[in-house]
Amino acid sequence: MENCLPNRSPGCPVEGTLGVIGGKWKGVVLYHLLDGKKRFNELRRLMPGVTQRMVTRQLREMEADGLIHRQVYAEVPPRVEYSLTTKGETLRPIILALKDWGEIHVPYYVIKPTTDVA
Amino acid sequence: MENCLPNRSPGCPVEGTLGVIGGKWKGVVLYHLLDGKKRFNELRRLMPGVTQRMVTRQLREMEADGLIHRQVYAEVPPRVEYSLTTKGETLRPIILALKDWGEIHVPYYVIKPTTDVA
DNA sequence: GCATATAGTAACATTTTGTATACTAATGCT
DNA sequence: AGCATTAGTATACAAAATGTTACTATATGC
Repeated sequence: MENCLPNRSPGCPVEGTLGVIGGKWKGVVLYHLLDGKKRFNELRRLMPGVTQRMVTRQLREMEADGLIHRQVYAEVPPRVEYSLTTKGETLRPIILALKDWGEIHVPYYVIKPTTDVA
Repeated sequence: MENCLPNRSPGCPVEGTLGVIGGKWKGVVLYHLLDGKKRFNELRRLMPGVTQRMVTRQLREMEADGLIHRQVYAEVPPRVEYSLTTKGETLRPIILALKDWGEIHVPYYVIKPTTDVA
């Protein structure tokens, strides 16, 4: 165990990356943000199987990690826009790789959505 | 919510992929298998922060998903070798993308391991 | 006056993951 | 005889992640 770290550092670069985008829905949020900023409920509608609480949490964690930007407008009803930061943009190759693999290997869309996504 | 699926199908290709490799340590296991087959305890030593139980679980799930092959040799002491299947090999671009990003954006190795990994 | 929309929060339940320990069975080493 | 090794399983419990449901405030539309 010479390559074991005493503290909580990741043991390999893959583990390090997953420490940042390993959350259950982070990849999906990032995917939807790839084509531009989105409002909160807009993201929710894009991820119908995910609860509001989870969308919020994943967004907050990624904001804390500097991956996304949260822009609040002092309006009523409230308006909040989420977008990728420069750092978040660097994840694009990963997200696209996840997308490409899923399109080929995971059977999913039975119902074709009318609105095209990302 | 027109693009909402009634069943538990993933809502987008990224979600589909994460359903397969989204386990906490699956990416790390796959990373270590990228450079060839590994015995069980060999994998454990490569992932010092992960318990035996978790390594076993992630391997079993990925075996069930057809990503890795489990070769048991009827020997004593037992020998079990894990390797990527053809399907598992198709994940290589994703894992490498995760690795590349981690190497650039996540500070990790303080101690340089003597044995090179992957 | 009531429902709708927005972007959440609070409390609680469930699931997943982590920790720790004990156990297996055959062989080699001492 | 006793210990180590291999690749696990079993059990119990703790902690973390995620899911469920209800609720907020304020403005607009009906």
